[in-house]
Amino acid sequence: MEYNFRDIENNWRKFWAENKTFKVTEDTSKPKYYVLDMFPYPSGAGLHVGHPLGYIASDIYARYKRLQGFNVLHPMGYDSFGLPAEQYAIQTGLHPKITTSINIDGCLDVNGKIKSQFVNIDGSIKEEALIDKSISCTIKDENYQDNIIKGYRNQLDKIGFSYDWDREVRTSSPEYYKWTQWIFKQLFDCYYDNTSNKAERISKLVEAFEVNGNAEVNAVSDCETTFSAAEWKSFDARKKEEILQEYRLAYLADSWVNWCPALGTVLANDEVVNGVSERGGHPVEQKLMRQWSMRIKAYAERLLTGLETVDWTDSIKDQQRNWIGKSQGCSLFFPLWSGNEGEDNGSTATEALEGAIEVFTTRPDTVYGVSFMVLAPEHPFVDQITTAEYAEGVANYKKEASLKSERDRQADVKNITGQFTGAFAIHPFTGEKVQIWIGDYVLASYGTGAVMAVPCGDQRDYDFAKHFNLEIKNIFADVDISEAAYTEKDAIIANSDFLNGLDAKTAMKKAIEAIEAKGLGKGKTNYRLRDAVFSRQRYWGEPFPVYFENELPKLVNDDQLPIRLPEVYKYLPTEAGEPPLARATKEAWKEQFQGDRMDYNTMPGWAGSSWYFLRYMDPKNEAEFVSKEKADYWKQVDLYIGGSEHATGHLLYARFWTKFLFDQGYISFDEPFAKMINQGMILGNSRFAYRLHIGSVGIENLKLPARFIYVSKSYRNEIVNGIKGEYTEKINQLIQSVNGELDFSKITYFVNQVHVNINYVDGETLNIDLAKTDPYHSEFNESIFLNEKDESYLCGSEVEKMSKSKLNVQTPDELVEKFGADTLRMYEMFLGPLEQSKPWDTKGINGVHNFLRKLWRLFNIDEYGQAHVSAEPASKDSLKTLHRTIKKMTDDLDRFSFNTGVSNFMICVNELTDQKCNNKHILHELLIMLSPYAPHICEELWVKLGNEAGTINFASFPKFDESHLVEANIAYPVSFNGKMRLKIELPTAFTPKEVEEAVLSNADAQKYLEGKTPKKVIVVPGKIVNIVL
RNA sequence: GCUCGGAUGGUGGAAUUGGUAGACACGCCGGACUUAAAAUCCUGUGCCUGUAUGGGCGUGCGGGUUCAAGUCCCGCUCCGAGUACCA
Repeated sequence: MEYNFRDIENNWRKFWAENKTFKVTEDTSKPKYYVLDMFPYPSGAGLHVGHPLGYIASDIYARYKRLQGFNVLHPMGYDSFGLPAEQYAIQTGLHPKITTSINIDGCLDVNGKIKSQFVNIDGSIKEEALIDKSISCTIKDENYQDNIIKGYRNQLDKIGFSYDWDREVRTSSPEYYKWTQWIFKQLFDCYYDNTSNKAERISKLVEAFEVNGNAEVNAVSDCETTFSAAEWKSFDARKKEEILQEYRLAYLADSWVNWCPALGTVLANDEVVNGVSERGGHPVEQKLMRQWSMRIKAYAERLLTGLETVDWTDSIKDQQRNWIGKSQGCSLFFPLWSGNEGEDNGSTATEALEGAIEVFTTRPDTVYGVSFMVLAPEHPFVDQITTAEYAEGVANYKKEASLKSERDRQADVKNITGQFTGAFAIHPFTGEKVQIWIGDYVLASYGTGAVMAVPCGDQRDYDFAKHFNLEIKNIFADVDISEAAYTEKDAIIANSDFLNGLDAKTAMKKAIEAIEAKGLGKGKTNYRLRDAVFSRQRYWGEPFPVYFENELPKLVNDDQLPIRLPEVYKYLPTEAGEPPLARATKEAWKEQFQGDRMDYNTMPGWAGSSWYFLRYMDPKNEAEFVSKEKADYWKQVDLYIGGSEHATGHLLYARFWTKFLFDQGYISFDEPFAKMINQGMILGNSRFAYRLHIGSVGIENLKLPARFIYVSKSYRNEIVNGIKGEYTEKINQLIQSVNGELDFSKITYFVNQVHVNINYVDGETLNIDLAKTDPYHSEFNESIFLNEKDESYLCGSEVEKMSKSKLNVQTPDELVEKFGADTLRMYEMFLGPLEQSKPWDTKGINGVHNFLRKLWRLFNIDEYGQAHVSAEPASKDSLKTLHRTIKKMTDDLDRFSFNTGVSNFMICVNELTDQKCNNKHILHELLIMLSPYAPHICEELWVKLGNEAGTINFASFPKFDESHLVEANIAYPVSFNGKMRLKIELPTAFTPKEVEEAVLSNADAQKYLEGKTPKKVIVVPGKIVNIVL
């Protein structure tokens, strides 16, 4: 009987679902293992072959761990709040709740217009969706020509993942976001205590204020004023809350935010890429707005040191380190010089630090190299220190700088600009006057917004000094700075009074000591990491569990959670520019409405994904976000697989929340993901057609034979290379046929490449099959195609990121249909190392499919479906093959080398086929090993061997027995001067000396010796013999 | 610019601690079966050279260490990812 993968896979999929084979509970008799995938955002485009890559790898590993006797938690869910569903809602009026559900659960597409009926995985109708029929909308999804939108769940199920679906979470379900809101409440109610070095309750802070004011409080805060206990008590509620907001871990503050007008919302720093929004590429500007923020800066140091305890790639760790951006140095005050130009006011450095300019430097050792100062144009001191003479210049410069967007400023790095203020500061050590400039290379938002310029040691200061002809002092011994600054830290300090003769490290220490002794500043650590803006002016996100009374934020009580997303008629901001939730009437909030108004913001996408791995442990708990008991059983995620693009977003925020929940004692670990692997991107193979464009000079009313003309590749090549050959001639003829005689010297041709759906193009010949193209694709309908000589239309191709817009998406569904899920699983693994990005190409898939058929044939299955295997003891050769495979499989799985795992199986089955092995014991063990990779076929064959259905998933992974690999003889490779020449069969038991003697006396080896005596003979027992002549 | 990866046949890739470079698969060449094609099976396949046993060359480039280098060290080239005036 042939291998009928369709029936086999359907049956087993059903079996697993009906028997809940992969349902898991907290079983203390077994060691636990937690394998997690980054959950997907369910977009309307569906899964493409890139998505399952990581899921397949993690599933193989989860199944492997089960066979090793672990109790494996392997869940899946959906990150289902987010922008695309909302934008779609804005366009169509369809509630994001409905589109989200459609994208996950699937539905029928009625008349290509409204998808109004949800369907179950088997295609039966589940329920009528609540769609307002008066809303006119059209949903078109080019990926599905038939009427069924499959949905993520159905697509995932087809691949045979061993998820415990009873634990599914959706971040947009009220049962889930209830706890996202609850965690927010805890953050609101905590501050970060630097002494205990953890988050503490606000009540503790208030107690401290009531006893001592804030002088004794050592906490992370934006509060710059000090107050006594008496003052605190005298403050009114508003004032008190304002101060507390400066301590809370979740707080409201006016902050400069990345405002994206096109999306009508603020974006986090990691959602802005090159000055435009990550989603949609819209421009982003800076705007001051009252926003919720998360005081992630409080955790900067722990986020940094925690990296040392996790097993992640260096690249991801580096990205996080750079993002946190720790730099150590000190602050230093430069007093202002208050005399008139040309005279010395005689004040000394330590006098009057009032109004002094504070700088932050990482190189206090170079303080004697300071020859001027530069302030950011936005620095608050600029206006007060600027002299009348320079007022106009400074005003102009400030205006220019403010008009430049962040992006322009970045693009303009090479242009050196600046302006002297006319003011001077006093060098705190030498007492010399130094000029104060403003320049936009100094950023207001980093450090203190002011720098002490040391041109000899900093390239930017150097360039600035050269450009404006400012003094450059060399404070390094034996270093040439005539061309560039010397930025290494290995020079000896000179011309620097008490620092002379010291190396940089010692000098830094001494300089900071001196600065602190004189009261001019102190040692300080700065972080680049900024607090994270936590509110979005969107509809489709978690509402805040917050209401306002007299514009004071108040938390709603726990028993009122979740605050449900109210219904609105329109998903756009209000005319007054308020978020969409401002459209919700009091009635829409139902009984949840409190105070003067509810908070109109919603939480950002990363809120729900910052803790979802905890919810999987206890997904149905209505009393807690996760019970302590279950969290203590499952603990950290042991293996996390996902893309590296979340390095500075999700992965940082999830670590932050985990540390916070740890501080508050809810969980007993403070890093969420013990080990992480980042799967590479799967690239698509795009196809292009070449659209001809015609330009002409002085020819009026040039007629075209069709709306568009598409030329084949040969035509394109002539046009692009500027050749006027036979193809150009053909185009000329075509144009002439509709225009009559023309002066072709006045006509120019050029081509534009246009993405063509890869399904229209033959993968091998790259010929377009026009019969396959969408008949409603008006562009092709109204076009003329100029073909090759053989009448085919030859496309261009290019490897680029797989995406719907590039029309190069391959869905797993078509491959599962054609080859089966087991083939797809093994093929995706066979493509190459998991971490590497690779182009998608189905050329090799036959090889993997053939492997499974070859495996099937080993079982001699007759027409009645009976396997015919031998129960006799296995042959020595077969045992050797089996145990070599066990060894390699264990090694490869332990180092996550899934691609070599597949080839191990191929070698094994090839050898067993050559041996004509149909031994039951061997096949039994092989099936267990293979079942993580190809679960369906292994289940089927497992039963055919007489085992109970489903038990293969919890069988024992075969144990390696080295004795089967021991051979009496070994073929020693013999090399001469490192060049391998021949192999000599020798007993394994030979000592190196015996090997040497045997080799030297061997007749074949003597041929290469040419009668000479070898200078040296190296014998590596069991490995190689090398003879040096 | 800085940081982190990477470069191996016609293609995807293998070689885990320095020890037979090219496993496995695709593709291709030849053969079997077939009226024929598809499918399947068998053989060969790094390059150059030779009828052949064989010989020479070979892991981006140039050096080095070593009995032995794809692997280690030094200096480059190119490609990818991240980041970017962070004082």
